[in-house]
Amino acid sequence: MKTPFKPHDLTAMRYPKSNRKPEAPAEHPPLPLESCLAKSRKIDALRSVAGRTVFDHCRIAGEVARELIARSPTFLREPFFPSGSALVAACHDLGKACPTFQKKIYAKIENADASSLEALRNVDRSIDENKCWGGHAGVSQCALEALKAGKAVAAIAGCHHGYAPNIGGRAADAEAFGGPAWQLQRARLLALLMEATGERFPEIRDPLHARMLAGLTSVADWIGSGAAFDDPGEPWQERVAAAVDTAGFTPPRLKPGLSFREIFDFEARPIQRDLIEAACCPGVYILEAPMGIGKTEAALYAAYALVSAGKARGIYFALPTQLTSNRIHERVERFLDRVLEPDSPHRAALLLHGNAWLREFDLGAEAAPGCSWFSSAKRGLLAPFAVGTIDQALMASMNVKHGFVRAFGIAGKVVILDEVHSYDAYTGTILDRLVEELRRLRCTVIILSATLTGERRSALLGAARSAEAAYPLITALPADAREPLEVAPETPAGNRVAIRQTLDCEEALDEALDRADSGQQVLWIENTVSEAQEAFKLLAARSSGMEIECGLLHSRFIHRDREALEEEWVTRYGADGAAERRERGRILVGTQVLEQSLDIDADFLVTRLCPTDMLLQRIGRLWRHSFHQRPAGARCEAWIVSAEFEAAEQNPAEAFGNSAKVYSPYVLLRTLQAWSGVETLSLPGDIRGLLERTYEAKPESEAMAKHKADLQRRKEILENFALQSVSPGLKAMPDTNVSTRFSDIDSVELLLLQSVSHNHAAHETTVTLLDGQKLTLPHEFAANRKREQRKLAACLATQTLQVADYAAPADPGRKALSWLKPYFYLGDPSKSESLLRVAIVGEGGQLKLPGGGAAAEKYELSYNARLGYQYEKR
DNA sequence: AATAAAAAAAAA
Repeated sequence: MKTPFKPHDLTAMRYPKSNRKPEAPAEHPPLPLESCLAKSRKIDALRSVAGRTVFDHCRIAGEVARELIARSPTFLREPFFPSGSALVAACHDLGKACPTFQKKIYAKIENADASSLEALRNVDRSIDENKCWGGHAGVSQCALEALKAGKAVAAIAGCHHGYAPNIGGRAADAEAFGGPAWQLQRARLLALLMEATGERFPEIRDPLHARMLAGLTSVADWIGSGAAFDDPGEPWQERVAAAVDTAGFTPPRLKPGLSFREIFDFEARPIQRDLIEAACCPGVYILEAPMGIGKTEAALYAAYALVSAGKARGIYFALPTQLTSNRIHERVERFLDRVLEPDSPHRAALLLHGNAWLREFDLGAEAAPGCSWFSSAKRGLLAPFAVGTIDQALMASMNVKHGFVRAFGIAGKVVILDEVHSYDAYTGTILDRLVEELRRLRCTVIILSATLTGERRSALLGAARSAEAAYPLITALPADAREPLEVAPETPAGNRVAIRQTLDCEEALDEALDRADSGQQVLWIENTVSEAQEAFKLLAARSSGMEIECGLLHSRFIHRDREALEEEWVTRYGADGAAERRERGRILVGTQVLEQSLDIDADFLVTRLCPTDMLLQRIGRLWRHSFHQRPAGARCEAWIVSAEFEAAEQNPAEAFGNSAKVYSPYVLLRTLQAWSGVETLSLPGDIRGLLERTYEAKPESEAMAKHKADLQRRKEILENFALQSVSPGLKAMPDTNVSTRFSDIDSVELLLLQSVSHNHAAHETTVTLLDGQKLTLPHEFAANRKREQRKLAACLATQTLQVADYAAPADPGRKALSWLKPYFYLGDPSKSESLLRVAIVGEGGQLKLPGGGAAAEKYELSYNARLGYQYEKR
C-alpha cells in the first residue's frame, strides 16, 4: 500500500523512534531533510535555482520503477521484481544527503536560503575535488550497508552511475560523509522512503538478480530526472505514467494471427516451418543451414509468434558488423510494417551500433532528427525492437559501465544472433556467457549460423553435443527441457562443385583470365589485403587488351569508396544482375569481405587456402541463384591455391606465407588433410563431414602436435582474457579496457584529404576531400548548432579508414589535431591515446603529412580509389 | 617486425 504524500510536507513526518534524539551535533549540523536538494534547475544558459529535494527525487524514482515493473510481463516481474524493488530504486540517491554534495549544489543555485548556506559554510569540498570519495553514490552504498539494507541493495545504489564507486574503505558515519549526524539524516530519509513506498527491502537471490535491479534503478533514475519532474513546485505523482510513456516504455501492438505468407509474401519452406515450430517458447535454438534458405525470415516469424503470444516482449537482432546491421535493419523495418497495428507505438526499429548516428544524414533531406529517448547507445537495448551489432548485446554481460542497463533491457526478448560462425575464441567466449545469461533472463535465443563445430554447439548450449550430426540442423533447448532436441529439416539438394587444388598461382591466373574472357563472372579471394592488391594488379595488367572488367574489394578503402565499390559489384554479381552479367566477363578480387553477407553469385571461384569453415563459405558464393544464366562452357568449379602438406608441416610460415599470420597453421594443415583427394563436393551434404574431419581430435605427428599446442595456447590466452571482461554481478570497471573484440595489432582511424588550410583568425579550417568537395570546419560550436556539427562529422567520417598503427602515418600529437575535436573522438587524453591520424593524398597518390613532411618513416604510403591504401618498405 | 575483419569510447 502506498501512503499518499503531499510535496514539501516533510516536517510533518514522524521520524523513527530510535532516531528521535540526534547525537551531539558536530560543528556543522546537518541540513534538515526538507532542505537537502537532489537537483538544481537551469532557468537559462547561466543561471540555476533549487530543484527537487532528495526525498522527492527518490520518491519519483521509486514510483517510476513501480510503473516500469507494472508494465513488465509476469514472467519477468515474478522472478526479478518482487515487492521491495521500487524501494531499492528509490534509495539510490540516499547519499545525496551529505555535506559535500549539498555544498556543491547550493554553490550553484542563486535562490539558496541563508540558513542552509550558513549550515554548509564550513564544509570542506576538497574531498569532492580530489574525486576520492566515490561520489554521492558511494555515500548511498555505505549508508545503506550501515542501515542493514543488505550488501546487494547497497551495491545497487552504489553503482547507479554505471559502476561500483571507490569508497576508500570509509564507514557510513565517516567524517567525510558528514559524521554520525548526517548518517542519522540518511536513516530518517530511508524510514520516510519505506513509509512512502510501503515496501521493505527484497531478498536478492544472485548476482544476475542484482544486475536486473541495478538496471531498473538506473532507468528509473534517468526517467525520474526528466524535464517533466524539473519544477519542484509542480505535483509529480500524476506525471509518472506519462513520463514512462514518453520514454517509450509502451507495449507494441501486433496484428494477431498473421500467417508467414501474409508477412513475407511467400510460403514458408519446410526448414523455416521446422524452426518456427521448434522455437515456440523461451530457450535456446540453433539453426545451422547454408545461406540463402531464408534463416532471417524464419527467425523473424518465430519472434512474431512469441511476441504476439506474450511469451517475449521485444526483439533484438544482433549481427557481426555495422554494414550487415544496416542491411538487416531495413528488412526488419519492412517486417514491423507488416506485423504492427497501424496505430501501434514503435513502428520503427532502432539501429544500434557505433556509427548508427551517421545514417541520420543518409537521406540528405532535413528529416526530423528522430531522436527518441532510446537513441543514446546505452539505452538502445531498452527499445522493444532494435537491430545492431552483436557487441551491443555482448556488453549486457560484460564489465562495462552501465552493462546492467543493457541486461535489464534485453531480458525477456527474442534475441536473434546471426552469423555466429564468424567469431573468434575471444568474442566466442563472451558470446557463450551472453547466451547463458540470456537464458536466465527468460529470453528466446535464436542462433543462426552456417556451420558450427560440435565443440562450439556444445558451448553455446551449455550441454554436450556430438560433432556427428545432420546438416542442415536445428538444435532446440527450451527453458524447461533437460536435453537438447535435434531436428534434421529436409532441404533441396544444392550444387555439386568441382574442386581443384593447385600449388601454381600462375596457372590459376591464366584460368581466371580464360574464364572471364568467355564471359564468366570470376571471384578471386585472397587472405591478405596486400596479396589481393598484387593479384588485382597482375590480372588488370594482363587483361588490358581483353573485354574484361577487373575490380578489387577489401577493407582498406575510405568508407565512401568502399560503399561505392560494394554497390557497384553487388549489382553486377548479385541477384538482380542478369543484364550486367551478359555484358562482359569480370574478375572481382578481394579479401574476406567477399566471404559473407554480400549477395554475390560467381560463375567460377579461385581462393587461397583458408580453414574449412571459410573455404565452405567462399565456395557457397558459387552458382547461388539458379535463375542466372551461365555462359556456355561454365562449370561450377572452385580452385584452391594451396600448399604442399609435408613442406607446410615443417615450415608453415614459408609454405603458407602471410596466410599463416592470419590463420592458425595447425588449422590450415588440418584443412589440407581434410580436403586431400576431394575432387567434388555435394552441397549441403558434404559440409558436416569436412568440418568434422578438420576439427576432430586425432593422433598427431610430432610436428603437428607442436602446431596444435601453439593454437591451444593462444586459444587459452584469448579465453582467459575474455573471461576477465565478463561479469556475473555489478563489478564494472570504471575505466574500460574491456573490449568486445580482440586484436593483436592496434589500429588507428585515418582521415585522408586533398588539402587543409587553417584560418586561425576566423577559428575555422577549410579542407578539400578526395572527391574535390570543400568543407569549412569551425573549431567550435555553440550548443544550438549541434546538428550542423554532427552533419560535418558524418561527412568527414566517410573519408576515413582503419589502418594498423605500424603502417599508419606518423602521430602529430594531440595538439596538432585539436581543430578536429568537434568531429572525432581523439581518445582519452589522460591515457595519451592517439586514435586519429590525418594525411594528405598528393597527385600521384603518395601520402604526406598536413605539414608537408613524409607520412611515415619506414614505409612509403599511398592511396587511390581503385587499389585502396598501400604501404611499401622504403 | 608486422596480419582479415571487425567494434567501441555522455548521461541523469
